[in-house]
Amino acid sequence: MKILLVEDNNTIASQLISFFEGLAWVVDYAATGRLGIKLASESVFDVMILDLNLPDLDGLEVCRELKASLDYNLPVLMLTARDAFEDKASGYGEGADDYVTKPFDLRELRLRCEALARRQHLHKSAELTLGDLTLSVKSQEAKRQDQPLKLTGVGFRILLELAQAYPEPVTRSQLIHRLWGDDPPDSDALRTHVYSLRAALDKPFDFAMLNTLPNVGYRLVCDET
Amino acid sequence: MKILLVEDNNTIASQLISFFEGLAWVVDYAATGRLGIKLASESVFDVMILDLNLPDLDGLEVCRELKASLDYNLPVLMLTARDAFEDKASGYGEGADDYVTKPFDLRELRLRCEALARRQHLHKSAELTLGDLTLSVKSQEAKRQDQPLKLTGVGFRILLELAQAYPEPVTRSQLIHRLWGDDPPDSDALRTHVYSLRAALDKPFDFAMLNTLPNVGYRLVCDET
DNA sequence: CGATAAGTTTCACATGGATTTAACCCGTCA
DNA sequence: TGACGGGTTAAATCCATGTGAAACTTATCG
Repeated sequence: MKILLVEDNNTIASQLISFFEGLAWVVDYAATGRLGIKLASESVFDVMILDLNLPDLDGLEVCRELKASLDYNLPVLMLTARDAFEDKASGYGEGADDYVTKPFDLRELRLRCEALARRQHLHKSAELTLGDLTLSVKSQEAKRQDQPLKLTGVGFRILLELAQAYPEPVTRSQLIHRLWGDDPPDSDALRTHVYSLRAALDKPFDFAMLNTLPNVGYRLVCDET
Repeated sequence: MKILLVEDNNTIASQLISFFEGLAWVVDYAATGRLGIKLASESVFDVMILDLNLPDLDGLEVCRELKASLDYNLPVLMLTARDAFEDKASGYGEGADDYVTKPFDLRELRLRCEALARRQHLHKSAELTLGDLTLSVKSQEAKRQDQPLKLTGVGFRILLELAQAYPEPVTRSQLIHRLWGDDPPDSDALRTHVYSLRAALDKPFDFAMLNTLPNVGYRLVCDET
């Protein structure tokens, strides 16, 4: 994961940098908007974290400029101390892809970055990989250890949701909402679907990727630990 | 896939070369325009990746020269650091087939190369081949294992769409849209057409090229696996 | 023109797998 | 002990897709 951080406040910046480096992410850092733009156009990042208040250029201007000049799509996560709603609105208007207000939770920031990067990757390759599992969104096919998994439509979608959320868990209710929208089945069909998903995904292999978090939901894991 | 890379910046060149070789593509490399022209006329490439800024000849000149002298059509993907729009325009004017500005995303570059190569194959011969299947766009004829297939108009067009998308699947709705535009038949005529296409394409042979992807659409496959 | 044939669309039906329902089970925890 | 969460299983239902025939349209030709 490669991040471009544009933030003038030194305290916040170093806090973020050490956090991300703890995750083994690569961080490039700019204290001004101009430098941020320069760095962004010199190399390819997964996500840019952009402070709204910068000494030289406004975050929105940076955003606008990049969306116009960059040839690839760089997801922008806007950071702001102001919490006025109009800021949020205008941020989205200029092409920020997500939004976090200070003070923020580092774990949340991480999740949002991962979500942005993942969405980006999806868009590009329509394929995602977790350990020995590969999902092809286009063809709705899944393989584990190069063996095709025989999944049903719902089974595939559950797996996809979990994979997109990885490594975070997904609650049952989230899952149900993503799968069926506003009118889910009367019975608890999810349980049955998870059961048969497991039969296809985990039964034939020596370690189970699909974990249950009691009272929460489900989670995918890659490695045995 | 065989690529001709013409790029004077050594860092970028080696980065590209190792990326392409990772894809098992064959890459020939020239650091100057003259050498590029020489290599291009000595062998047949699927795509040329051409830097706009070169020490001796301008990328545009290389492009012009090749389009004039080469006896086959070599798709050119122009690479440039400048992002002025007029450059883009003149690049197209001189016969660049696609355009990418630095910094670029390697995955995107790959996709564009593949798109160019595929289009090329189609265009060049007005004929395309997948395994033992041959489609002649001009005459609307298809052969498999050298035996002419007796296809109807719609049947041929379905097959063509699938062949052009190969190896990606095509969704039902895409297919319907490509075949009938905005006013498709009321009934699900596609099903019937696919059925009779199969009768002609797969019934007489020992393996089925036309696959159904449940909940998605159809896909052509070449090899039995 | 009318007749024939070929291509296209519509419809009705078959079928196998996907989805949902419901019932039962076993732990855990209060 | 009884409620709850969640795995397991079978049965009932639904739906996507395949199949084939019949109706309709369009082109061709004497």
